[in-house]
Amino acid sequence: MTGNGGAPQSEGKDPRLEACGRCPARDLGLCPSLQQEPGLPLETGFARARRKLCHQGEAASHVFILCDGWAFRFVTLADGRRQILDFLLPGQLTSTAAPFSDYHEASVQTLTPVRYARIERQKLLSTLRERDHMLLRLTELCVADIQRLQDCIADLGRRTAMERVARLLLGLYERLEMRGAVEDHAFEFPLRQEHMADALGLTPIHVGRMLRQLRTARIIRLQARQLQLLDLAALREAADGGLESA
Amino acid sequence: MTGNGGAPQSEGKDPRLEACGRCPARDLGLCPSLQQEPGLPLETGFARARRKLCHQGEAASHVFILCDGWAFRFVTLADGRRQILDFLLPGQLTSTAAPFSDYHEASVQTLTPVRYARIERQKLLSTLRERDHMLLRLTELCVADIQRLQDCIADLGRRTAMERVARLLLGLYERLEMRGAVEDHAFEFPLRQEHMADALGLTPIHVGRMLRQLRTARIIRLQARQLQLLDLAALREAADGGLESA
DNA sequence: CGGATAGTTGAGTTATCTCAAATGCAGTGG
DNA sequence: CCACTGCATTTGAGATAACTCAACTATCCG
Repeated sequence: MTGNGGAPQSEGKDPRLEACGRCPARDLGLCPSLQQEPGLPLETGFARARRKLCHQGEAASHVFILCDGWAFRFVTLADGRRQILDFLLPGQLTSTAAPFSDYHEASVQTLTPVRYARIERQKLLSTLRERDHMLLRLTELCVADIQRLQDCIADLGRRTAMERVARLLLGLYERLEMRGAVEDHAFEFPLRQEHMADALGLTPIHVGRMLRQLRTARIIRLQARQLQLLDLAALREAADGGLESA
Repeated sequence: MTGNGGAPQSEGKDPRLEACGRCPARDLGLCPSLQQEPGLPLETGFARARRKLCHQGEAASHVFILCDGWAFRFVTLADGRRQILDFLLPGQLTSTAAPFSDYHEASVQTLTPVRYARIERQKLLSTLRERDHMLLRLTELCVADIQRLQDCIADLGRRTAMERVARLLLGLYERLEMRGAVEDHAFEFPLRQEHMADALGLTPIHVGRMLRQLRTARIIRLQARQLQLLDLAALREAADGGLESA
């Protein structure tokens, strides 16, 4: 099952992941097709936290789907500056555009222990050419991706640090709620300030200041890798410029 | 030919555009298919400079293709802050994701007089469902779009003002060169500092300072809406952090 | 010529960064 | 149970890139 060669090393079993039997490609809607498709074998594997699944610039022989755990996709500039492009939640393709790129345009790194599935890219492509409903679905995912990236550009270009932080938290909250991973407005939150900083174009220190502001205003509670949104309305307010320089 | 109802008003004829007989969808590769496709009528129209072709939030009944002239796609935040997402050159779809969105996710405004074509979105969609090679091509365009947007995010998140300006100029140069619109490293350049600022997440004044630096360093020449790249190597250098605080 | 638009320049302000030290917290091993 | 180590976070004090505002100049276009 994990005896794959060349690709990211599988890291043995993790009890937190072992039990999971959920659909590996929930977001795709490809899920049933993939599993029925005879020429499309799914290999599964595990990786521990802080491991790289894909390396920017390398040839991309496989496409990865996250089954369990969090990861993020990012690029690094020549001098080491890092920009996180997206946080990846269970059920997501590692990159929507990946099936069509011969090389990894970005790197992917795990935040938590992760169970993943991978598919040979060429086989996926030929299947896509035959099965137009699958292609259409994938295209729709690309469109959603474009939409999200554009929002992100507006955030980075024109929003303040506080707005960016608030919007990041809200965005993750909404995505996790759709997956049923939220209870009492609280959820697992494996991000470090460093990750938020690299996603938001800020410094970890400044992210920390914004978080403290939100915490002392009783808008969020963040401890022990758990985030709780205490005052959703106020957070939405902050996300739209309502909490500047206070 | 221009008697369309409801959509952006056609603005009469402009001699600069009248003569153009180039393919309206060059970038798409859809071009031959579109024109052959019986159920896919192309209407063409004209718009003057500074006119809006699409309005963020409105229902999208048609998909637009730019035939001649420049435009840009942008979003505005509640308080009026503006972020430009892309500059649109002849041959481009107004937005790659547009065929799949019921509403305009962004606005489009012309920079120069423009000739455009438009297609009824529903008809395009049903054609896409029948013609998988067209869908595949469109998907590939989406993938390219994602790639560009991600680069843009890295720019906004982690690059300095000088790097951003240099990269914008280089990017436009390369895109225009592919279209044969560059001569002696010089090309038409209808952008105001205001537009560059809104694309780069900066202030027009600060963009002006960066341009002046490039100009006094004899790296670019910019006058009379013409941009010439005098020292391409130095500009590439500047685009990667080689000209800070000088 | 005049009026609108775009660009320049300079001075003062601010958001965010950098650097460095202090604090807290979690896991490890004795 | 307690020190020890390695991270992550907090706090503070400058430094700086980029912003704001306002006045001035240049350019375009009728």
